[in-house]
Amino acid sequence: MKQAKISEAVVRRLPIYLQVLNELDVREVQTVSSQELGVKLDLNPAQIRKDLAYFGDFGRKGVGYNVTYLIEKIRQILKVDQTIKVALVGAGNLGHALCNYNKYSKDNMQITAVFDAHPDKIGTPINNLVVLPMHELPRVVAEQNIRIGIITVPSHEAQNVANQFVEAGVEGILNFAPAILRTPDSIRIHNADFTKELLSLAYYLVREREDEQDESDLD
Amino acid sequence: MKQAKISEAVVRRLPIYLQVLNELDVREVQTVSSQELGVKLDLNPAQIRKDLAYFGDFGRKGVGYNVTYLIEKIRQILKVDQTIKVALVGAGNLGHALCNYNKYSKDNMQITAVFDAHPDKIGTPINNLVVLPMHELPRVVAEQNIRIGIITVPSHEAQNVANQFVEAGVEGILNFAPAILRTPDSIRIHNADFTKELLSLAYYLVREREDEQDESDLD
DNA sequence: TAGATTGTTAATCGATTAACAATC
DNA sequence: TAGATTGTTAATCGATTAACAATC
Repeated sequence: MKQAKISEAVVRRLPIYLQVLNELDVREVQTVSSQELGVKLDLNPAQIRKDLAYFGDFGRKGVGYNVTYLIEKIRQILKVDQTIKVALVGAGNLGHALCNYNKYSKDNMQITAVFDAHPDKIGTPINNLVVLPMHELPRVVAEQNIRIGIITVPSHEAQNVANQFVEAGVEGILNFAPAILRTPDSIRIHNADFTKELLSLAYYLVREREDEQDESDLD
Repeated sequence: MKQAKISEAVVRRLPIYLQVLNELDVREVQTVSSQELGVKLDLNPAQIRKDLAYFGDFGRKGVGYNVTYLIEKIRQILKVDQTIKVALVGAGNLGHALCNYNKYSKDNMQITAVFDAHPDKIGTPINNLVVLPMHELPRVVAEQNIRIGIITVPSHEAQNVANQFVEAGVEGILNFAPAILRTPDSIRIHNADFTKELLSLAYYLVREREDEQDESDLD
């Protein structure tokens, strides 16, 4: 085990490893090699070994990795061996979708509070929660020890919500709004803006389309 | 303009540039420098200039970039200067959320058909669309010239839906299910799995937690 | 003109991959 | 033992950043 600084690329692969390992675990596979993982994930086996080796010696030479052990270790690394509480602001369709997703997830991340600014939303039920007004946010975050905030409000409200999350003391924010949030450096922000995902996907479209009229870029 | 191969990292930044440029455009800003964009996006100005230069000479030395012109150019690069039609499978909460989002978007990407496998969903309205049965998918994709498929079904159904999209002739898939999809290399897949986003976010949580049982209030 | 800023080449930095000794 | 596979170092590859001539 060494404690070099871990690059973001490495961290982003850990959940993918976890996903495949969980699938193997369901199928009661005991052991897996970096070779096999590489095939499944379309990654270089050396990269997988190196990624894991940043955090410890999890494998056995000549054998491979014990599936349940590696799951346990990666969960520890990602801190999801403990329960991590999450608050969500924005009780629209997307907010509902995430709460539902959460209900079925076996990860130890739980949305334990939902907020909305609009009076007609407040008090309505989402699963076993009730939508709370924004002014309750600081108290609930503190009392419940909530560490992550999810933003599912329209983009013009996103910065305001982010400010309130920061003020309330969350450590990380998952932002679904297509807005660039300004927060202190100590706050980790991950953007999950599907419109950007869709735009970059469009770049890779290849089939010729016949609805291009003007092809006049001569040089 | 050169035609080197463009790395994925570059393509992923283009939608971010577009977003900031759109904001500037709304505020009727005429011109912007790579320096200014860099500050807004927390990116190195040289990187921004280099990214844009892959596609053409869009700027003016000593002046900067014309905002509306650059928007136009990036939209061309991303192919969203034309309308790109999208089909969605999975009329749950998430599917609804995406359709709504779409309604307000000013990008030329339109969800023009929604499908679901479950009889009780079929025929229900989403905005100005009606949920169609899966067996209509090949016909509708062909007739409407649909190029992108969005998957918002539970993960155990995701591969099956992906197969049907591929069969129907879409060129790209945006997958929201936490599943690893196998498709021909010619099909571009982007994953928008927020559970992975949340897990990698958890890695960066830093504040010490006291949820080890016996933590008497020392110091 | 003087100041500003691009486009691009060269330098640096970091991430991926290959190779292999260690060892199960 | 022989075969397999890890953990890790060294080699390669690619992406980011610095620097600067061109020029508005």
